[in-house]
Amino acid sequence: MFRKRILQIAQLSSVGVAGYYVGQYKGKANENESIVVHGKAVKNMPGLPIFGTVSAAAPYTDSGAPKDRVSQIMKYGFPSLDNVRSYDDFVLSYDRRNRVPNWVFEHLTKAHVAKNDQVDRSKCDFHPDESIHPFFRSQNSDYKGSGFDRGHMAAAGNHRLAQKHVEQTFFLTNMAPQVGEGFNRHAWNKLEKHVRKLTKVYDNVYCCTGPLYLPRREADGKSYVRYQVIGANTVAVPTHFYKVVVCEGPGGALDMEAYVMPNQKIPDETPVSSFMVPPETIERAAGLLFFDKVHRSKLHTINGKKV
DNA sequence: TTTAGTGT
Repeated sequence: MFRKRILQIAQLSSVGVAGYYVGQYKGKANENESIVVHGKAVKNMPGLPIFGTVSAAAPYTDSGAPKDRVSQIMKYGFPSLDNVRSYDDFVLSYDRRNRVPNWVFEHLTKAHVAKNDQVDRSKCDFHPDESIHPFFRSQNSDYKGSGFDRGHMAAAGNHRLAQKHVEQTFFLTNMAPQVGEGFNRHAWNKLEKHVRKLTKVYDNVYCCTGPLYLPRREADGKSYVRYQVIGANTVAVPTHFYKVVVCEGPGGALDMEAYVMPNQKIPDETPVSSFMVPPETIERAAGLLFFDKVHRSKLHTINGKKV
C-alpha cells in the first residue's frame, strides 16, 4: 500500500524512488538495537544525540587521547556546525552548499494561523539573510527570470501572530526554488492549507518542511541525482519537497503525517492524501531524523493508519 | 484565499 503510494508519486514525477525504498520502511524504529559509537555499544534511545554535531564536536577521552585533542585538530575552525538559525516563530537549518534550507521547523496553533487584520502579507519583501556568509547566501537576483518562485518552506500564512513574524518568513534562507504554476501556487499551497486546518482538530501541530534531491533512473539504466541550479549563486532546484507533521491532541495523543511532492506542475484534482509516504522514506532520502524524541510507539497513527 | 512573478 505504501509502495503503491510511492509508485504513484514516482509515476507523477517520473522519478524512480520506488526501488529506492522497497523493503526499507519497516527497517527503522528498532529502539532496542545497540549502536556502536567510538567502539562502544550505545543504546539507541530516542532523543540521544548520538549522531548530532554536538557529539561530533565534543572531546572523546576514553581512548586515552588528550582531552583537548579535538580542539588541537580543529584549531582553525570546523568547516560547519549545523548552520541553524532561529527566528521569532520558526527555526531552520541552512544548506550552504545548495543555498536553500535543509529543514524548517514550525509550531502551529489556532492562534498562530488565525486571520489577523494587523498583519499584512502584501507589505512583505523577500530579503537575503545577512547572517549567512556571502559565499553561501542566495539573492533575489538568483531567482529573477529563473522561471521559479521563491517558495516559502515556513509558510507566510502560518505566522499571523505578528507582522514581524510573517516578515521573517520572507528571508531567502526560508526559500527554495519551486515551480509556481501548478505547484507552489496550487498543489503545495493546498498541502499548506491542509496543515493549517489541522489546528482546528489538534491543540499543537509541529511541522518540518524541506527539499529532497531524489535519484532517478536514466537511459543507461543507472541512477543519478540531477537538479538544476539557478542564478550567480547556483541555488539548487530541489526535485521534491517534504512535509512531516506531528499533531498533539487534547489528551496528548500524537498523530503523524508525512508527505513528498515532486517539484512540478501537479494536476489540480490530485488529492493531498495521494502524496503521503512513510516518514522513514523521507528520513532516508533526506539524511534527517524527524521527531526523534517521540518514541514511534507513542504515535497513535501515521498517515491516518493505526501504528 | 493564498501563493507568487511580471510589467508599469
